[in-house]
Amino acid sequence: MSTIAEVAKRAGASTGTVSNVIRGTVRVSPALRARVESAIRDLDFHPNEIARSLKVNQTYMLGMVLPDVTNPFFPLIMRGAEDRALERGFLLVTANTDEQIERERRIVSALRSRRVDGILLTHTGGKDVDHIRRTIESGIPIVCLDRAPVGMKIDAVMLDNVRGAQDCVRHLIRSGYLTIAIITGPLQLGVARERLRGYEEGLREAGIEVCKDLILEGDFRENSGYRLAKDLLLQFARPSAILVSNGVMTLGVLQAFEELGVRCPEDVALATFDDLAGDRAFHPRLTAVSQPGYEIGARGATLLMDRIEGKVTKKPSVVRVAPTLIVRDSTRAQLSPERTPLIRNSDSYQKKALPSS
Amino acid sequence: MSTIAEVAKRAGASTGTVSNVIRGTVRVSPALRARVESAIRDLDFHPNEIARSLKVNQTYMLGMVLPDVTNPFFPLIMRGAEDRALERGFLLVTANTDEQIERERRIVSALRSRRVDGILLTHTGGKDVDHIRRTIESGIPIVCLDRAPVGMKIDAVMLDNVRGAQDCVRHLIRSGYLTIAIITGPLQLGVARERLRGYEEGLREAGIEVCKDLILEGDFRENSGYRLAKDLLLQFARPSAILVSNGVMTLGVLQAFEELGVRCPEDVALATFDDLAGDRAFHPRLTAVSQPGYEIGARGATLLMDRIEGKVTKKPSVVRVAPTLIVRDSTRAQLSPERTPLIRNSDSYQKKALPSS
DNA sequence: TATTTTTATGTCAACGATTGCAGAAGTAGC
DNA sequence: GCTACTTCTGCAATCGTTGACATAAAAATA
Repeated sequence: MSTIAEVAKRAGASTGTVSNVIRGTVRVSPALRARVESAIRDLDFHPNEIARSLKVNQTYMLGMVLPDVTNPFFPLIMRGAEDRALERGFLLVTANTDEQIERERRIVSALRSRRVDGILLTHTGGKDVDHIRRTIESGIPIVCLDRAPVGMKIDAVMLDNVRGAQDCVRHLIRSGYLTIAIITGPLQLGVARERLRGYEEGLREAGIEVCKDLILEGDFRENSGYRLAKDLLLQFARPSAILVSNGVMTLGVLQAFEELGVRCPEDVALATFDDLAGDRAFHPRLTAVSQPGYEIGARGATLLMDRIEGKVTKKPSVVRVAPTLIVRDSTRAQLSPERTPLIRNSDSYQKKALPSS
Repeated sequence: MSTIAEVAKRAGASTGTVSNVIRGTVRVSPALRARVESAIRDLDFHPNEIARSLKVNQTYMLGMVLPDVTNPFFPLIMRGAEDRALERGFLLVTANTDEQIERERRIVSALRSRRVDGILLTHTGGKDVDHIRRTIESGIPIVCLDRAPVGMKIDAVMLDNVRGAQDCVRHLIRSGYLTIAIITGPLQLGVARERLRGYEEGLREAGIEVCKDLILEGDFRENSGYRLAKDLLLQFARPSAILVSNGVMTLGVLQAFEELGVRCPEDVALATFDDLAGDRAFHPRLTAVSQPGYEIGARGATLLMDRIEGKVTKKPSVVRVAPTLIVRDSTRAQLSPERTPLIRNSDSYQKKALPSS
């Protein structure tokens, strides 16, 4: 691996001049510049960014900390962030936390040691945010994506979750579904609470009482969707529609539908956050609150780099991006409101009947 | 951001001793070690890996170059690689090429400048592999994943594509499907050619002639699946089964089925490489040649780090991992071999009839 | 032509860690 | 008291760049 000194020797110039040619900051005569450039090509010289980083105290690397890239929502965020980053000469160092706060802490610490210029973080819940605070204090800005730690002034780009859930509930009600259940995410997560709030407000504004038997707390993982959907569908009184708080849980819910022979939307309608499969492949096609993942990543990265470069100096703020409700077959049973089955299919089974709503 | 010198001062020790405590290479008396450790905690000191990298000429970073994380096959590879990397103290720098060789070249160059210790590369086709050769010559090992550049001695971890396609074709034939079409990937890619070869060998060993009208070259993208499936289904003579060379194209194929009202597997059976959705959600459930993405990533990373640490010094070699054929509903029409419709549904339309096979 | 101004290039001390070495200080054995 | 260890300090050199400053050469001005 050649160095600037070797290039300088071969071009008959000084190291300073070579540096000037590379950086393009100081003008160099065309003749010398040409000699230097050809020496660079001949030697296949790649300037050592490590040395440069040490000197100028900037690495042009961004940390990207996600729960799990295997969840199809996150690759979108990654791409959005990466595209913006590459445009501005930054590279992404990525790592997955698997929703474990301890792993998150270790990763953030490793990124600090590597002196990344900033971190895009999808925080794993919990009130343990000391590592975040300290990282920011140490001079490494953090922008949270999709989720933000509660009770902390920090930059974040998030979905307008309340609105997403509320829009969806409105749509369900307008379509004649009045007994609507929700499978939430883990309620220590802000996102999960916001979606629940949107659901509640959607019901309230229609004058429907919120019934806590219809609120089931999941953990955003497939298995909890499966389990809770089974619980729900085996109840004496089935809801007429279910809103699921993320796409991965919905996969579990569909599995439960299948196993119990529940038809969707004829028996129970289904709406979900996240538009995993888009317009295809799922059967039935799912009504979804679509999150603009790419945009979240892109805006987060832009904000972060603007902070790094001092282009943004205002106080931390939360940017909300708008969800899109995509109505598809899973909420399109041909029901007139009158026929809406409040209590249908009294299959025997556990649990008490619902209070009429 | 504090330095080793500040820690030393606060602990009443020398910088060398602090370094020894951090590295753990030289023994330090318990009392001093404790003082140093508490100084580190007090100052929230994170040793500057950049400076260390410069000195020891190793960064503990691995480049991970993929076509597109948004294709659900790649996150699995990423996770496999990352899990192994983190265990051994390496971090991943990831970037997407979007299948553009120029972008791949720029990214590899940026990674070289950053002095990553090695690169995991899913190469975008084309014979332009000079950047790869030169990077390896410069001392940065590369392990190719899933695809390898043709005609080059290089480490690679890949699926046994021939076998995957062949197994699948065998299964189709045994199930009574004798007119089998294939939608291939771009044939300048080795993977695509291998899958095609497996298909051909599967037919040949059953004594079925390979018919080139049944071989359609796609580009591994959704749209080409859609387009080619439409072509195929509008032919005078439909095949009884289609083998699709990757999962993303299959999404397009399903779309085409839907639009044309073609039932699967009753009208045409479908088998695909990649098991995107697993056992759920798709309708019908798809017979798939499943690639162990996680394992490919994990083994690639292990091999790469072994090279970096000099634990492996043998000549470059290609590791083949075994595919798994998962048989599901999309190839389970209740056909007896006799009834197998070779030419069915003579819908008028373009193209000439197939030679009987 | 002499002098000033402008421009192009060379020189060298940092950046923060590692590593090796010379030597100081303390402990232990004889 | 002498020798042999052990543990630590202090110092210097090093990794490859950068960028302020010095200097030389060229151009402009008097």
